[in-house]
Amino acid sequence: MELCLSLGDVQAPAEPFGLVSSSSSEKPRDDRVIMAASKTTGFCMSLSIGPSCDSSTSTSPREADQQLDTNDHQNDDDRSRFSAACGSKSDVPVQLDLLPHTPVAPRSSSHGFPWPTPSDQNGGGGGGGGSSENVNRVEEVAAVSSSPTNSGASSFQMDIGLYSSNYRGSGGKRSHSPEAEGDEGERQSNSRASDEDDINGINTRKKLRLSKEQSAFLEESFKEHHTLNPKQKLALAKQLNLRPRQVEVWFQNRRARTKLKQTEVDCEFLKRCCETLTEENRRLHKELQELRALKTHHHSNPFYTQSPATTLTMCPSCERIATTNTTNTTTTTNNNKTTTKAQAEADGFPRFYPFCQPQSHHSSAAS
DNA sequence: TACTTTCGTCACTTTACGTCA
DNA sequence: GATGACGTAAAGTGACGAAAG
Repeated sequence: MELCLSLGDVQAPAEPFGLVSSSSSEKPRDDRVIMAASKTTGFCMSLSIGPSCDSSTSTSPREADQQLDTNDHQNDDDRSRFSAACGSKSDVPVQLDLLPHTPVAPRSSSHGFPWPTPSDQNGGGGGGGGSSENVNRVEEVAAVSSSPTNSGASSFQMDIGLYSSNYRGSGGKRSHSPEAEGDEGERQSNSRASDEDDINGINTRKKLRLSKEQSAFLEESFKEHHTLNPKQKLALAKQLNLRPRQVEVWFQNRRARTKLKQTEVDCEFLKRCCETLTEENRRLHKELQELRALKTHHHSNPFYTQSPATTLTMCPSCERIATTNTTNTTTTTNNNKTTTKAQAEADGFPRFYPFCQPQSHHSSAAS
């Protein structure tokens, strides 16, 4: 979708007011909004919401897996292989910027991710997860073991208050997910994740609330990657003592929340744009009325020298107002270019606005 | 090349839990 | 303290597209 609005006395072919949203097949991870105000008295802005640059740098899960396979020469553990596959990436999400345009600096991760983060690579990392506070009713505290060979992973030692006392696991089934089977193998250490939900023949679905630590860790990893490849998912799940399916669902819901917030921001922004344009439109209409009144006044003046009949014409695209006579061969004043109606029609413009440059906004408006 | 299967993601929905009046 | 309304997070479900065979 592309929305182009141009209003006012724009001298140069300004950046169109363009809203370019991605199709469903191109899911933007970061949206950008750039608004530029025209230097002229008119109103011109550009809004661009579209796929961001990081799509080219992100690696699909399959690609990552392929990378892993090719790198898997040694008998390394999953984590080191995982790091090898993901280490060079740095697709830090770019947040939406509204006016004033302030670039968002990439965050450095203070958590030790299962994969190297930019900050980790710079000698950062370590740090997080010291608190053992649990928001849930703690029945079982699992000290997450991590690989001693991975400083990043071992830096996040977390006591996880896992489950409410009456938790009996998820009763849901997932038919098509690869994790549906894989989860079974992952549930070994997750007592709460066992399928004990069928108690007395009643299939209850008790909901697990993630602890603050788990949520914070997932949040930090979400800042690094909005999507996870299977290795990342497994590593995260292992680290947080969750099922991979839970990690997957969390990221899924997190992406949905991000999108929802982004939509709200976009909506608010467009609302303000609409208000501004409405106000500008009102102003121009008033100006037009004044011009018409002036013209009427001249006609009623006995000393007014009769000239060929003139009409006020306003281009619906750029809303320029021009006084033209009724003959076909009207000259324009733009760039010393003479445009005729026939020529304009030949260019494919539905209407002839001699004071406008067809190449600028008319072509985009026609599309 | 057309078809099927597998897999990941999304949109939408349901459900359980926490909070508050 | 019990209760219902409400918001939110976790999870279920079906559809879709991409990739591989």
